[in-house]
Amino acid sequence: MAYWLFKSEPSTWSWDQQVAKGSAGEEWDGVRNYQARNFMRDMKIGDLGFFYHSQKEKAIVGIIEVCATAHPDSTTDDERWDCVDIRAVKPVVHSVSLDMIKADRRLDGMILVKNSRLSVQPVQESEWKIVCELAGISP
DNA sequence: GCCAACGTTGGC
DNA sequence: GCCAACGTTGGC
Repeated sequence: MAYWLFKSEPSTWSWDQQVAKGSAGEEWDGVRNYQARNFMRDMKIGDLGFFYHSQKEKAIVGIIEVCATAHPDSTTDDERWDCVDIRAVKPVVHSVSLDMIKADRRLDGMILVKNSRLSVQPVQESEWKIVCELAGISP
């Protein structure tokens, strides 16, 4: 079991839209970055992830689960780009803002802090637990 | 709205 | 294979 973080501009694809897709989930398409793609290729069914709203909100707002492993991205014919499908598991009780993450010394190593531009990124198990604690949910 | 950081592209 | 130019992302 691995943990991940998926970042999206809410104006493009929001948590509410993700929830509306229900248990069938939706493909996480549109990624055109090799690092992010490679992480998606590493994902397995049942892996969990944080759903992060970038831009104005800058906060983790929900938990998602990988429900299909990497397959070709349907939004392009370019065969370089793969993506996984994810489905909403549950919302957080308290959203965890970027400020909160930055303020917590234990989370200094998070990629979200160190490389803000990477849209799909791995999360350490220790980081997962701490963020869940801040979010008011059980890991 | 600006700009820094980063990734990609293409000419050499 | 290097590197300058360019485009995109996302925090501020």
